[in-house]
Amino acid sequence: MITIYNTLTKQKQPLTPISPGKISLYVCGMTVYDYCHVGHARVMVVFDVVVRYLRSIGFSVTYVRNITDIDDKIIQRANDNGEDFKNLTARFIEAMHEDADALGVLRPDLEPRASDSIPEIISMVQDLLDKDYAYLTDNGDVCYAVQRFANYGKLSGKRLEDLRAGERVVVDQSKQHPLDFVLWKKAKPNEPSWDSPWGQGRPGWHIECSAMSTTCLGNHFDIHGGGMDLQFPHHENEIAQSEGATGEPFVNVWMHNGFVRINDEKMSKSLGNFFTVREVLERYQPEVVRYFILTSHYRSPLNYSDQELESAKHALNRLYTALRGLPDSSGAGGGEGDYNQRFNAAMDDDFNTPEALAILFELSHEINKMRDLSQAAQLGGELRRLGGILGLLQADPEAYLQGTDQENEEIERLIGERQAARKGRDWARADQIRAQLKEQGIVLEDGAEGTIWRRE
RNA sequence: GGCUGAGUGGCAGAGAGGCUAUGCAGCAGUUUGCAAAACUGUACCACGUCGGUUCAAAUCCGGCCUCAGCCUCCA
Repeated sequence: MITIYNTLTKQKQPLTPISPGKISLYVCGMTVYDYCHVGHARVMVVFDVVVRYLRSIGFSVTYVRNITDIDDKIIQRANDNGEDFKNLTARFIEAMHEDADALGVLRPDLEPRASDSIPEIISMVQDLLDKDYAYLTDNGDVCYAVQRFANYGKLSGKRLEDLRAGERVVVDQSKQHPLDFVLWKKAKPNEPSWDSPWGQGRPGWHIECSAMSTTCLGNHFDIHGGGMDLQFPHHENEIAQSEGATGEPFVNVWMHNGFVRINDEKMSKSLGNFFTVREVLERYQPEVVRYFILTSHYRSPLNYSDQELESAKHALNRLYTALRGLPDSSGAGGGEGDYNQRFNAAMDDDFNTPEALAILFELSHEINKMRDLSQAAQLGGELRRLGGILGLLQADPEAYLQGTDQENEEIERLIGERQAARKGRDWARADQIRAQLKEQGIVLEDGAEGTIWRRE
Protein backbone atom coordinates (compact mmCIF):
# COMPACT_ATOMS: atom_id res chain seq x y z
CA MET A 1 0.00 0.00 0.00
CA ILE A 2 1.50 3.25 -1.11
CA THR A 3 1.35 6.25 1.18
CA ILE A 4 1.95 9.82 0.10
CA TYR A 5 2.48 12.96 2.11
CA ASN A 6 -0.47 15.20 1.39
CA THR A 7 0.18 18.91 1.86
CA LEU A 8 -3.53 19.40 2.37
CA THR A 9 -3.69 17.17 5.44
CA LYS A 10 -0.05 17.56 6.43
CA GLN A 11 0.38 13.84 6.85
CA LYS A 12 1.17 10.72 4.92
CA GLN A 13 -1.92 8.90 3.83
CA PRO A 14 -2.72 5.84 1.75
CA LEU A 15 -3.34 6.55 -1.89
CA THR A 16 -6.91 5.67 -2.73
CA PRO A 17 -7.62 6.35 -6.39
CA ILE A 18 -10.93 7.91 -7.31
CA SER A 19 -11.27 5.26 -9.96
CA PRO A 20 -9.75 1.88 -9.00
CA GLY A 21 -6.43 1.15 -10.69
CA LYS A 22 -6.23 4.59 -12.25
CA ILE A 23 -4.39 7.70 -11.21
CA SER A 24 -4.91 11.14 -12.63
CA LEU A 25 -1.97 13.45 -12.03
CA TYR A 26 -1.48 17.11 -12.87
CA VAL A 27 1.82 18.90 -12.36
CA CYS A 28 2.44 22.60 -12.82
CA GLY A 29 4.97 22.89 -15.57
CA MET A 30 7.12 25.69 -16.83
CA THR A 31 6.46 29.25 -17.74
CA VAL A 32 8.43 29.29 -20.93
CA TYR A 33 10.41 32.50 -21.26
CA ASP A 34 13.86 31.15 -20.39
CA TYR A 35 15.89 27.96 -20.13
CA CYS A 36 15.09 25.44 -17.43
CA HIS A 37 17.31 25.53 -14.38
CA VAL A 38 18.16 22.75 -11.97
CA GLY A 39 15.10 23.53 -9.88
CA HIS A 40 12.87 22.85 -12.85
CA ALA A 41 14.83 19.70 -13.52
CA ARG A 42 14.00 18.54 -10.03
CA VAL A 43 10.25 18.87 -10.53
CA MET A 44 10.42 17.07 -13.83
CA VAL A 45 12.56 14.23 -12.51
CA VAL A 46 10.65 13.84 -9.25
CA PHE A 47 7.26 13.53 -10.91
CA ASP A 48 8.71 11.40 -13.67
CA VAL A 49 9.72 8.94 -10.97
CA VAL A 50 6.29 9.17 -9.36
CA VAL A 51 4.70 8.25 -12.67
CA ARG A 52 7.18 5.49 -13.46
CA TYR A 53 6.76 3.95 -10.05
CA LEU A 54 2.96 4.09 -10.05
CA ARG A 55 2.95 2.43 -13.45
CA SER A 56 5.43 -0.20 -12.29
CA ILE A 57 3.05 -1.31 -9.56
CA GLY A 58 0.20 -1.56 -11.98
CA PHE A 59 -1.61 1.77 -11.98
CA SER A 60 -2.77 3.25 -15.21
CA VAL A 61 -1.61 6.84 -14.91
CA THR A 62 -2.75 9.86 -16.87
CA TYR A 63 -0.03 12.41 -16.44
CA VAL A 64 -0.67 16.03 -17.39
CA ARG A 65 2.01 18.70 -17.19
CA ASN A 66 0.99 22.06 -18.53
CA ILE A 67 2.93 24.76 -20.29
CA THR A 68 2.21 28.33 -19.31
CA ASP A 69 2.90 30.20 -22.49
CA ILE A 70 1.17 33.48 -21.81
CA ASP A 71 1.85 35.72 -18.81
CA ASP A 72 3.46 39.00 -17.76
CA LYS A 73 7.02 37.75 -17.86
CA ILE A 74 6.64 36.27 -21.29
CA ILE A 75 5.20 39.52 -22.62
CA GLN A 76 7.96 41.46 -20.94
CA ARG A 77 10.70 39.24 -22.34
CA ALA A 78 9.22 39.21 -25.81
CA ASN A 79 9.09 43.00 -25.75
CA ASP A 80 12.69 43.20 -24.57
CA ASN A 81 13.72 40.96 -27.41
CA GLY A 82 11.52 42.75 -29.88
CA GLU A 83 9.93 39.50 -30.98
CA ASP A 84 6.46 38.00 -31.04
CA PHE A 85 5.69 36.14 -27.82
CA LYS A 86 4.89 33.04 -29.83
CA ASN A 87 8.41 32.90 -31.23
CA LEU A 88 9.80 33.21 -27.76
CA THR A 89 7.65 30.50 -26.24
CA ALA A 90 8.13 28.14 -29.17
CA ARG A 91 11.88 28.40 -28.74
CA PHE A 92 11.84 27.72 -25.03
CA ILE A 93 9.30 24.92 -25.29
CA GLU A 94 11.69 23.20 -27.63
CA ALA A 95 14.60 23.82 -25.26
CA MET A 96 12.59 22.45 -22.36
CA HIS A 97 11.84 19.29 -24.27
CA GLU A 98 15.51 18.85 -25.10
CA ASP A 99 16.45 19.23 -21.45
CA ALA A 100 13.73 16.88 -20.26
CA ASP A 101 14.64 14.26 -22.85
CA ALA A 102 18.29 14.46 -21.89
CA LEU A 103 17.41 13.84 -18.27
CA GLY A 104 15.41 10.78 -19.20
CA VAL A 105 12.12 12.41 -18.29
CA LEU A 106 9.26 10.74 -20.12
CA ARG A 107 6.86 13.03 -21.90
CA PRO A 108 3.63 13.58 -20.01
CA ASP A 109 0.53 12.09 -21.60
CA LEU A 110 -0.89 15.54 -22.14
CA GLU A 111 0.93 18.83 -22.27
CA PRO A 112 -1.74 21.49 -22.63
CA ARG A 113 -0.82 25.10 -23.27
CA ALA A 114 -2.54 28.07 -21.73
CA SER A 115 -2.79 29.88 -25.05
CA ASP A 116 -4.64 26.90 -26.52
CA SER A 117 -7.08 26.81 -23.62
CA ILE A 118 -8.59 30.28 -23.80
CA PRO A 119 -12.20 29.11 -24.37
CA GLU A 120 -12.03 26.85 -21.31
CA ILE A 121 -10.50 29.66 -19.27
CA ILE A 122 -13.17 32.12 -20.33
CA SER A 123 -15.89 29.66 -19.52
CA MET A 124 -14.50 29.09 -16.03
CA VAL A 125 -14.20 32.80 -15.37
CA GLN A 126 -17.80 33.19 -16.49
CA ASP A 127 -18.87 30.44 -14.09
CA LEU A 128 -17.11 32.23 -11.26
CA LEU A 129 -18.81 35.50 -12.13
CA ASP A 130 -22.18 33.76 -12.35
CA LYS A 131 -21.66 32.23 -8.93
CA ASP A 132 -20.52 35.51 -7.44
CA TYR A 133 -17.01 34.32 -6.72
CA ALA A 134 -15.70 37.00 -9.03
CA TYR A 135 -16.35 40.61 -9.89
CA LEU A 136 -15.44 43.14 -12.49
CA THR A 137 -13.09 45.89 -11.28
CA ASP A 138 -13.08 49.56 -12.24
CA ASN A 139 -10.11 49.06 -14.49
CA GLY A 140 -11.77 46.30 -16.46
CA ASP A 141 -10.15 43.21 -14.93
CA VAL A 142 -12.07 40.27 -13.55
CA CYS A 143 -10.97 39.44 -10.00
CA TYR A 144 -11.59 36.54 -7.66
CA ALA A 145 -13.13 37.50 -4.31
CA VAL A 146 -11.21 35.41 -1.80
CA GLN A 147 -13.58 36.20 1.05
CA ARG A 148 -16.37 34.51 -0.84
CA PHE A 149 -14.59 31.16 -0.72
CA ALA A 150 -15.07 29.69 2.71
CA ASN A 151 -12.07 27.41 2.66
CA TYR A 152 -9.57 29.91 1.37
CA GLY A 153 -6.23 29.07 2.97
CA LYS A 154 -6.91 25.39 3.62
CA LEU A 155 -3.92 24.21 1.62
CA SER A 156 -1.30 26.63 2.85
CA GLY A 157 -2.64 26.84 6.39
CA LYS A 158 -2.97 30.58 6.10
CA ARG A 159 -5.79 32.70 7.37
CA LEU A 160 -6.78 35.79 5.49
CA GLU A 161 -6.37 37.99 8.52
CA ASP A 162 -2.83 36.74 9.12
CA LEU A 163 -1.54 37.48 5.69
CA ARG A 164 0.38 40.65 5.22
CA ALA A 165 -0.81 41.50 1.79
CA GLY A 166 0.52 44.78 0.58
CA GLU A 167 3.46 44.78 2.93
CA ARG A 168 5.90 44.23 0.14
CA VAL A 169 3.86 45.22 -2.85
CA VAL A 170 1.37 48.02 -3.26
CA VAL A 171 -2.19 46.73 -3.26
CA ASP A 172 -4.33 47.54 -6.23
CA GLN A 173 -7.01 49.86 -4.89
CA SER A 174 -9.67 48.50 -7.19
CA LYS A 175 -9.66 45.15 -5.39
CA GLN A 176 -12.27 44.39 -2.76
CA HIS A 177 -9.74 42.50 -0.67
CA PRO A 178 -5.96 42.85 -0.92
CA LEU A 179 -5.59 39.15 -1.70
CA ASP A 180 -8.11 39.11 -4.48
CA PHE A 181 -6.36 38.03 -7.63
CA VAL A 182 -6.90 38.61 -11.31
CA LEU A 183 -8.72 35.98 -13.34
CA TRP A 184 -8.90 37.91 -16.57
CA LYS A 185 -6.69 40.87 -17.29
CA LYS A 186 -7.74 43.65 -19.58
CA ALA A 187 -5.26 44.06 -22.42
CA LYS A 188 -3.03 47.06 -22.67
CA PRO A 189 -2.32 48.40 -26.16
CA ASN A 190 -0.09 46.08 -28.22
CA GLU A 191 -0.32 43.20 -25.77
CA PRO A 192 -1.30 39.76 -26.94
CA SER A 193 -5.00 39.41 -26.22
CA TRP A 194 -8.12 37.39 -26.86
CA ASP A 195 -11.71 38.32 -27.24
CA SER A 196 -13.88 37.77 -24.20
CA PRO A 197 -17.22 38.85 -22.73
CA TRP A 198 -15.18 41.45 -20.80
CA GLY A 199 -13.36 42.80 -23.80
CA GLN A 200 -9.89 42.11 -25.16
CA GLY A 201 -7.73 40.56 -22.53
CA ARG A 202 -5.74 37.60 -21.33
CA PRO A 203 -5.85 35.10 -18.48
CA GLY A 204 -4.49 35.90 -15.04
CA TRP A 205 -1.77 33.71 -13.63
CA HIS A 206 -3.70 31.02 -11.75
CA ILE A 207 -6.76 30.39 -13.85
CA GLU A 208 -5.01 28.51 -16.65
CA CYS A 209 -4.10 25.63 -14.37
CA SER A 210 -7.64 25.30 -13.04
CA ALA A 211 -9.01 25.28 -16.56
CA MET A 212 -6.43 22.92 -18.04
CA SER A 213 -6.42 20.42 -15.19
CA THR A 214 -10.17 20.06 -15.02
CA THR A 215 -10.43 19.93 -18.79
CA CYS A 216 -7.86 17.15 -19.05
CA LEU A 217 -8.66 15.17 -15.91
CA GLY A 218 -12.17 16.13 -14.86
CA ASN A 219 -13.38 18.34 -12.05
CA HIS A 220 -12.05 16.01 -9.38
CA PHE A 221 -8.76 14.16 -9.76
CA ASP A 222 -6.22 12.28 -7.71
CA ILE A 223 -2.91 14.11 -7.44
CA HIS A 224 -1.73 17.61 -8.11
CA GLY A 225 1.96 18.42 -7.84
CA GLY A 226 4.47 21.19 -8.14
CA GLY A 227 7.23 23.06 -6.38
CA MET A 228 6.78 24.15 -2.79
CA ASP A 229 6.72 27.77 -3.76
CA LEU A 230 3.51 27.20 -5.67
CA GLN A 231 1.64 26.18 -2.55
CA PHE A 232 0.72 29.76 -1.94
CA PRO A 233 -0.76 31.58 -3.63
CA HIS A 234 -0.88 29.55 -6.85
CA HIS A 235 -2.32 26.27 -5.63
CA GLU A 236 -4.47 27.91 -3.00
CA ASN A 237 -5.98 30.00 -5.75
CA GLU A 238 -6.43 27.01 -8.01
CA ILE A 239 -8.51 25.35 -5.32
CA ALA A 240 -10.60 28.48 -4.86
CA GLN A 241 -11.18 28.79 -8.59
CA SER A 242 -11.87 25.16 -9.36
CA GLU A 243 -14.04 24.35 -6.39
CA GLY A 244 -15.80 27.67 -6.74
CA ALA A 245 -16.55 27.08 -10.39
CA THR A 246 -17.43 23.39 -10.31
CA GLY A 247 -18.85 23.05 -6.83
CA GLU A 248 -16.94 19.77 -6.51
CA PRO A 249 -13.83 18.79 -4.59
CA PHE A 250 -10.81 19.53 -6.78
CA VAL A 251 -7.85 17.38 -5.78
CA ASN A 252 -7.35 14.58 -3.28
CA VAL A 253 -3.59 14.67 -2.79
CA TRP A 254 -1.31 17.67 -3.09
CA MET A 255 2.38 16.88 -3.51
CA HIS A 256 5.08 19.54 -3.26
CA ASN A 257 8.74 19.04 -3.89
CA GLY A 258 11.47 20.89 -2.00
CA PHE A 259 13.87 23.37 -3.48
CA VAL A 260 17.26 23.06 -4.98
CA ARG A 261 19.58 25.24 -2.95
CA ILE A 262 22.92 26.80 -3.44
CA ASN A 263 24.81 27.59 -0.25
CA ASP A 264 21.70 27.01 1.81
CA GLU A 265 19.70 29.43 -0.23
CA LYS A 266 16.90 28.71 -2.65
CA MET A 267 17.98 28.54 -6.26
CA SER A 268 15.72 30.98 -8.05
CA LYS A 269 15.43 33.29 -10.95
CA SER A 270 14.82 36.29 -8.76
CA LEU A 271 17.95 35.65 -6.71
CA GLY A 272 19.90 35.00 -9.87
CA ASN A 273 21.77 32.12 -8.25
CA PHE A 274 20.70 29.44 -10.68
CA PHE A 275 22.37 27.09 -13.10
CA THR A 276 20.51 26.12 -16.22
CA VAL A 277 20.14 22.46 -17.05
CA ARG A 278 22.19 22.91 -20.19
CA GLU A 279 25.04 24.52 -18.29
CA VAL A 280 25.18 21.58 -15.94
CA LEU A 281 24.92 19.08 -18.77
CA GLU A 282 28.03 20.52 -20.34
CA ARG A 283 29.93 19.23 -17.35
CA TYR A 284 28.09 16.14 -16.23
CA GLN A 285 26.33 13.29 -17.91
CA PRO A 286 22.57 13.72 -17.71
CA GLU A 287 22.17 10.52 -15.78
CA VAL A 288 24.52 11.86 -13.10
CA VAL A 289 22.26 14.88 -12.69
CA ARG A 290 19.23 12.64 -12.49
CA TYR A 291 20.92 10.41 -9.92
CA PHE A 292 21.93 13.47 -7.93
CA ILE A 293 18.34 14.69 -7.81
CA LEU A 294 17.16 11.33 -6.50
CA THR A 295 19.75 11.13 -3.71
CA SER A 296 17.57 13.27 -1.52
CA HIS A 297 13.92 12.75 -0.65
CA TYR A 298 11.71 14.86 -2.88
CA ARG A 299 10.37 17.00 -0.05
CA SER A 300 13.80 17.77 1.40
CA PRO A 301 16.04 20.54 0.23
CA LEU A 302 18.70 19.52 -2.25
CA ASN A 303 21.96 21.38 -2.05
CA TYR A 304 23.62 21.87 -5.40
CA SER A 305 27.41 21.87 -5.49
CA ASP A 306 30.23 20.54 -7.60
CA GLN A 307 31.27 18.29 -4.79
CA GLU A 308 27.85 16.68 -4.73
CA LEU A 309 27.80 16.20 -8.48
CA GLU A 310 31.24 14.60 -8.35
CA SER A 311 30.10 12.32 -5.59
CA ALA A 312 27.02 11.40 -7.59
CA LYS A 313 29.18 10.61 -10.59
CA HIS A 314 31.32 8.18 -8.59
CA ALA A 315 28.31 6.54 -7.03
CA LEU A 316 26.65 5.98 -10.39
CA ASN A 317 29.93 4.60 -11.76
CA ARG A 318 29.80 2.02 -9.04
CA LEU A 319 26.41 0.81 -10.17
CA TYR A 320 27.39 0.68 -13.82
CA THR A 321 30.65 -1.05 -12.94
CA ALA A 322 28.68 -3.80 -11.27
CA LEU A 323 26.66 -4.27 -14.46
CA ARG A 324 29.70 -4.17 -16.69
CA GLY A 325 30.65 -7.44 -18.29
CA LEU A 326 27.47 -9.20 -17.24
CA PRO A 327 25.49 -10.91 -19.96
CA ASP A 328 22.46 -8.77 -20.61
CA SER A 329 19.62 -10.46 -18.85
CA SER A 330 17.20 -7.64 -18.56
CA GLY A 331 13.85 -9.23 -18.31
CA ALA A 332 15.23 -11.92 -16.08
CA GLY A 333 14.14 -11.49 -12.52
CA GLY A 334 10.45 -10.88 -12.69
CA GLY A 335 10.13 -8.74 -9.62
CA GLU A 336 9.80 -11.48 -7.09
CA GLY A 337 12.41 -11.58 -4.39
CA ASP A 338 13.78 -9.65 -1.52
CA TYR A 339 15.35 -6.71 -3.34
CA ASN A 340 12.22 -5.97 -5.29
CA GLN A 341 10.13 -6.23 -2.19
CA ARG A 342 12.37 -3.84 -0.24
CA PHE A 343 12.63 -1.47 -3.16
CA ASN A 344 8.86 -1.27 -3.40
CA ALA A 345 8.54 -0.85 0.34
CA ALA A 346 10.87 2.14 0.13
CA MET A 347 9.01 3.67 -2.79
CA ASP A 348 5.64 2.94 -1.22
CA ASP A 349 6.71 5.12 1.66
CA ASP A 350 6.17 8.48 0.00
CA PHE A 351 8.62 7.75 -2.82
CA ASN A 352 11.69 7.33 -0.66
CA THR A 353 14.26 7.34 -3.45
CA PRO A 354 17.37 7.56 -1.19
CA GLU A 355 16.28 4.35 0.46
CA ALA A 356 15.50 2.80 -2.91
CA LEU A 357 18.96 3.75 -4.16
CA ALA A 358 20.53 2.19 -1.08
CA ILE A 359 18.89 -1.08 -2.11
CA LEU A 360 20.40 -0.78 -5.58
CA PHE A 361 23.82 -0.48 -3.96
CA GLU A 362 23.23 -3.55 -1.85
CA LEU A 363 22.26 -5.37 -5.01
CA SER A 364 25.41 -4.24 -6.79
CA HIS A 365 27.47 -5.33 -3.82
CA GLU A 366 25.89 -8.73 -4.04
CA ILE A 367 26.66 -8.90 -7.75
CA ASN A 368 30.28 -7.95 -7.17
CA LYS A 369 30.72 -10.71 -4.65
CA MET A 370 29.20 -13.32 -6.90
CA ARG A 371 31.47 -15.74 -8.71
CA ASP A 372 28.79 -17.44 -10.70
CA LEU A 373 28.23 -15.33 -13.80
CA SER A 374 24.75 -16.53 -14.65
CA GLN A 375 23.56 -15.94 -11.14
CA ALA A 376 25.16 -12.51 -11.19
CA ALA A 377 23.50 -11.79 -14.49
CA GLN A 378 20.18 -12.62 -12.92
CA LEU A 379 20.78 -10.06 -10.20
CA GLY A 380 22.10 -7.66 -12.80
CA GLY A 381 18.80 -7.93 -14.60
CA GLU A 382 17.02 -7.11 -11.39
CA LEU A 383 19.33 -4.15 -10.78
CA ARG A 384 18.60 -2.77 -14.21
CA ARG A 385 14.90 -3.33 -13.83
CA LEU A 386 14.71 -1.56 -10.48
CA GLY A 387 17.02 1.18 -11.73
CA GLY A 388 14.69 1.62 -14.67
CA ILE A 389 11.83 2.46 -12.34
CA LEU A 390 13.94 5.42 -11.26
CA GLY A 391 14.89 6.12 -14.86
CA LEU A 392 18.47 5.03 -14.21
CA LEU A 393 20.87 2.34 -15.45
CA GLN A 394 19.27 1.89 -18.85
CA ALA A 395 22.38 2.69 -20.85
CA ASP A 396 24.79 0.05 -22.02
CA PRO A 397 27.42 -0.01 -19.25
CA GLU A 398 30.29 0.12 -21.76
CA ALA A 399 28.77 3.11 -23.48
CA TYR A 400 28.06 4.83 -20.20
CA LEU A 401 31.55 4.32 -18.83
CA GLN A 402 33.42 5.02 -22.03
CA GLY A 403 31.32 7.58 -23.81
CA THR A 404 31.07 7.53 -27.57
CA ASP A 405 33.81 9.86 -28.74
CA GLN A 406 35.56 9.17 -31.97
CA GLU A 407 38.86 9.26 -30.06
CA ASN A 408 37.82 5.91 -28.66
CA GLU A 409 39.60 4.30 -31.58
CA GLU A 410 42.85 6.00 -30.70
CA ILE A 411 42.43 4.86 -27.12
CA GLU A 412 41.92 1.29 -28.24
CA ARG A 413 45.03 1.56 -30.40
CA LEU A 414 47.15 2.74 -27.45
CA ILE A 415 45.77 0.01 -25.27
CA GLY A 416 46.77 -2.51 -27.93
CA GLU A 417 50.23 -1.06 -28.02
CA ARG A 418 50.45 -1.27 -24.26
CA GLN A 419 49.32 -4.88 -24.33
CA ALA A 420 52.17 -5.67 -26.67
CA ALA A 421 54.62 -3.85 -24.41
CA ARG A 422 53.33 -5.79 -21.41
CA LYS A 423 53.73 -9.03 -23.26
CA GLY A 424 57.33 -8.11 -23.85
CA ARG A 425 57.60 -7.12 -20.19
CA ASP A 426 58.37 -3.59 -21.24
CA TRP A 427 56.85 -2.11 -18.06
CA ALA A 428 58.28 1.32 -18.69
CA ARG A 429 56.44 1.68 -21.99
CA ALA A 430 53.30 0.14 -20.52
CA ASP A 431 53.29 2.57 -17.63
CA GLN A 432 53.99 5.45 -19.92
CA ILE A 433 50.89 4.67 -21.94
CA ARG A 434 48.86 4.28 -18.78
CA ALA A 435 50.05 7.69 -17.58
CA GLN A 436 49.40 9.28 -20.94
CA LEU A 437 45.83 8.02 -21.02
CA LYS A 438 45.33 8.91 -17.40
CA GLU A 439 46.11 12.47 -18.33
CA GLN A 440 43.20 12.35 -20.80
CA GLY A 441 40.98 11.06 -18.03
CA ILE A 442 41.12 7.45 -19.18
CA VAL A 443 41.49 4.79 -16.52
CA LEU A 444 42.79 1.37 -17.53
CA GLU A 445 41.89 -1.77 -15.67
CA ASP A 446 43.92 -4.90 -16.33
CA GLY A 447 41.88 -8.01 -15.73
CA ALA A 448 42.16 -11.70 -16.37
CA GLU A 449 40.54 -11.35 -19.76
CA GLY A 450 42.50 -8.34 -20.89
CA THR A 451 42.37 -4.63 -20.36
CA ILE A 452 39.18 -2.63 -20.08
CA TRP A 453 38.95 1.11 -19.78
CA ARG A 454 36.61 3.90 -18.77
CA ARG A 455 36.49 7.61 -18.52
CA GLU A 456 37.03 9.19 -15.16
C1' G B 1 4.14 39.21 13.02
C1' G B 2 1.44 34.60 10.95
C1' C B 3 2.10 29.87 8.72
C1' U B 4 5.40 25.50 6.97
C1' G B 5 9.53 22.49 7.32
C1' A B 6 14.45 21.11 9.06
C1' G B 7 18.88 20.39 12.40
C1' U B 8 22.26 12.73 11.98
C1' G B 9 29.47 10.71 11.73
C1' G B 10 34.73 14.55 7.10
C1' C B 11 30.66 15.45 3.19
C1' A B 12 25.84 13.92 1.33
C1' G B 13 21.66 11.42 3.11
C1' A B 14 17.83 7.51 4.90
C1' G B 15 15.91 5.49 9.20
C1' A B 16 13.66 5.29 13.82
C1' G B 17 11.89 3.59 21.25
C1' G B 18 16.70 -1.48 22.23
C1' C B 19 19.56 -4.52 16.37
C1' U B 20 25.87 -2.28 10.61
C1' A B 21 21.37 2.29 6.40
C1' U B 22 23.53 3.64 1.84
C1' G B 23 26.93 6.56 -1.23
C1' C B 24 31.34 9.73 -1.61
C1' A B 25 35.92 10.77 0.73
C1' G B 26 39.87 8.50 4.56
C1' C B 27 42.87 4.50 6.62
C1' A B 28 44.65 -0.83 6.59
C1' G B 29 44.63 -5.55 4.20
C1' U B 30 43.62 -9.13 -0.07
C1' U B 31 44.52 -8.80 -5.28
C1' U B 32 47.86 -6.51 -9.17
C1' G B 33 54.45 -6.27 -12.83
C1' C B 34 52.50 -1.10 -11.46
C1' A B 35 47.57 0.48 -11.21
C1' A B 36 42.31 0.35 -11.29
C1' A B 37 38.02 -2.13 -10.02
C1' A B 38 36.30 -5.40 -6.53
C1' C B 39 36.39 -7.75 -1.86
C1' U B 40 37.58 -7.76 3.65
C1' G B 41 38.26 -4.82 7.83
C1' U B 42 38.26 0.03 10.13
C1' A B 43 38.41 5.26 12.51
C1' C B 44 35.98 10.09 13.39
C1' C B 45 31.90 12.04 20.11
C1' A B 46 26.74 10.42 14.63
C1' C B 47 22.17 11.94 15.81
C1' G B 48 21.35 21.07 17.50
C1' U B 49 20.51 22.21 22.90
C1' C B 50 18.34 21.80 27.88
C1' G B 51 14.85 19.14 30.54
C1' G B 52 10.86 15.20 30.86
C1' U B 53 8.45 10.17 29.93
C1' U B 54 10.57 5.04 29.80
C1' C B 55 13.99 -0.70 32.08
C1' A B 56 15.72 1.68 27.43
C1' A B 57 15.32 7.80 23.41
C1' A B 58 18.98 10.05 17.94
C1' U B 59 13.78 8.07 17.61
C1' C B 60 8.08 10.09 22.07
C1' C B 61 6.81 15.00 24.96
C1' G B 62 8.05 20.20 26.35
C1' G B 63 11.24 24.65 26.42
C1' C B 64 15.31 26.94 23.93
C1' C B 65 18.86 27.93 19.89
C1' U B 66 19.95 27.87 14.70
C1' C B 67 18.72 27.42 9.51
C1' A B 68 15.49 27.37 5.25
C1' G B 69 10.75 28.41 2.79
C1' C B 70 5.87 30.93 2.06
C1' C B 71 2.89 35.52 3.19
C1' U B 72 5.43 39.91 -4.42
C1' C B 73 7.11 36.74 -9.46
C1' C B 74 9.50 31.90 -8.85
C1' A B 75 9.58 24.62 -9.60
